[in-house]
Amino acid sequence: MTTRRVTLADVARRAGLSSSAASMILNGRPDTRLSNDAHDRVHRAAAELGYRPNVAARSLRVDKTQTIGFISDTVASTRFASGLIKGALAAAEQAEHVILLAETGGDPARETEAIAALLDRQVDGIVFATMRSREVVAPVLPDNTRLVLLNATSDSHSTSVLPDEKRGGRAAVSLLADAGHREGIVLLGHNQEIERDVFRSTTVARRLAGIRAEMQDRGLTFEREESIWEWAPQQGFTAVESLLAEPLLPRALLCLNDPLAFGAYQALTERGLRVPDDVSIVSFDNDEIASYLRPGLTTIALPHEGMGARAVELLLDGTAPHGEHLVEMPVIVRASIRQV
Amino acid sequence: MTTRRVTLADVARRAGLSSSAASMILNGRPDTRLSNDAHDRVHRAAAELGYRPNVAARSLRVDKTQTIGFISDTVASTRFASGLIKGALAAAEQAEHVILLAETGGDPARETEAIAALLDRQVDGIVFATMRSREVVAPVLPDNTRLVLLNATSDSHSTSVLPDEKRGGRAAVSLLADAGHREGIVLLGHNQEIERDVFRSTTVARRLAGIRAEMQDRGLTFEREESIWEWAPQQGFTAVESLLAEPLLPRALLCLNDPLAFGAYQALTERGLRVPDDVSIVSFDNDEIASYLRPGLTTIALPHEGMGARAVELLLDGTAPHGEHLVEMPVIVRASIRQV
DNA sequence: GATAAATGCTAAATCAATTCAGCACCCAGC
DNA sequence: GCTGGGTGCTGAATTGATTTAGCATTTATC
Repeated sequence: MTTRRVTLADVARRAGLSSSAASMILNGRPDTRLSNDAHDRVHRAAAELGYRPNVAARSLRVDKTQTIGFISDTVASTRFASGLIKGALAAAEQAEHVILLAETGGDPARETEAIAALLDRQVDGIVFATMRSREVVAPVLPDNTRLVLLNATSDSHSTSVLPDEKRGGRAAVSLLADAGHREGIVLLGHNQEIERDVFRSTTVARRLAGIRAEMQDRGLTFEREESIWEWAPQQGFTAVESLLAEPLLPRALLCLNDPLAFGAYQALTERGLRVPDDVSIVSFDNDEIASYLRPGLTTIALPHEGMGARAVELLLDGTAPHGEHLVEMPVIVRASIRQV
Repeated sequence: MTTRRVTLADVARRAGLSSSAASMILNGRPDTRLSNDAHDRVHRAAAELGYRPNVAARSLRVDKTQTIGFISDTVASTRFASGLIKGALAAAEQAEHVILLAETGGDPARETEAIAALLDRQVDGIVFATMRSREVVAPVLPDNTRLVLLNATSDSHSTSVLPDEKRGGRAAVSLLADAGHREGIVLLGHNQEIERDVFRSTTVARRLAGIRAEMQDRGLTFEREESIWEWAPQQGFTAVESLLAEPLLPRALLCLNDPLAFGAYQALTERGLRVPDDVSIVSFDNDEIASYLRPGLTTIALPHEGMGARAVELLLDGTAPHGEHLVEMPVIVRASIRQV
């Protein structure tokens, strides 16, 4: 008892018209001279039969599939990745598009395969996302397939969506400065390599540039800069542990991401010090842990969902200019900064 | 200078054959009597031109798109969701399939829309995933579209993939018992409603059943059971705080998920108590925070990626039996249990 | 040497849509 | 009465693959 799918021909038959007419009416073609009566009959028939067009058949004719490819180096592990996807899904749903997902693990071979697999399915465009925001070689696509880089940059002819790290960096410093911090501010996670090497991470370089610009504008300097390679809790912990071995205690910690701040909390707590009474902390990303910590961690959020949505919107827009589109990083104020 | 995609006809022309022949050869049809020479020519032509079949055209003819729909109520927020997706992607890639992703937010209207959108694109099957593992009403699909429920159950005629919570529950108790804990074991997160109401969460009910079964088998009883509705750090914190106000200290905490354990750590640390020297802790899920904590949290992991992969494998297998397919929950031993 | 069977391949239909050229009808105008 | 133009619609081609029926050859069989 296989119930065949309703086709356009079925609709046309029931409306007593040709499928040409039915097609034109359902697609709302403008200059067609079909009668109002015909319109009514077709729409009624389509509704009664529950007609849904076959996307494969349509896309064979016109070159549109209402489908977007989303290629990412990583889909799991961080909330960032899934946030981007969630945002993309939401924007796609708005525009009645659907998302084909592929993961590459950063492997160029899998990347090529993923792109081919998506092109085989005639996607209208591809969002190419990286978790470690960096400069990438934009894949070459056929002229009718648009490309938007997400959390990545490339040559100037491409469109990319990035967090507004520079302003985010400035915001973090402003939070501390506005709270009255002038002395004993320590930077945690600073890394000279990253600061220079654009290929490894563009956005972190900008984050640091924003931080330094705002410090300078306010006439402030860091008491110390702790260079850390891997920005994980364990590293934050040991860095702050050694910091606390010094005679002069820091008054404020500017951590370059939340896991570092997490490690800092642990080191402080184990020393019997309190956040923010003894040391203020501000950080970046707004990971889940930021809300878990006691007291809550004040942090400059990565706007994942906004970025994902923006990328899809740009892809579908078509008229949007090339270049970088920056998404604002929201300031999430919790309770880790003390008014001095 | 639009470079048209290479079609089967192009390959056939270059090989000096009809497209029928080219099609049969490239698809490796068995009983065809085409010459070895023809085989060579077609394969060479395809390789030289970089031919890739047009999936839309093919799926119009045969009813297969090499595409799987993945519908989830949530894609972001938890590592669990993205882990399932990652696993599904990996298995799909193995089988040269691609995944169409849709999010419903648990809203039945969006659910219907998502299913329709996927069916319009002729997906070969749908993985229907829930984050809050529970009993769902399985969507009705056409006979040629297979369905696998992921982290969800439904009537017996459907196929579903679930974590083996019962054994996981037993494993958690075994860890404590084997370490020598016999007294002062407290259950954190127990909830009578959940334990009874299968519709709200099947797997948590099983987790508890496994725990109770193992306790009984070993002749152990809980010193106390703290009923908590929302399993978040804040709730874990206050529960343990009040626990510590009692004269008799608990010796081991069995937390029903990691965020609760996280809150427990915080409450213990603020009281100057040490994990595991003063109190042992074991938990469930293996969230990211489990490795962040000091000392590392021993926990029974939710096998997200394995589950996601299993679901896709079952979908593609076709011969797999209906019913529940349980995926083992790995025991992640860190340092939160003391040998007594 | 005629017939049958095997070999190697092709033409045309098919899938479900879109789209272009054009058919039949009616009315107006000369 | 015949042309011209507008109206309302349809037929057939098209998209890129798969698949069935069947057409020429060649080879084997008696």
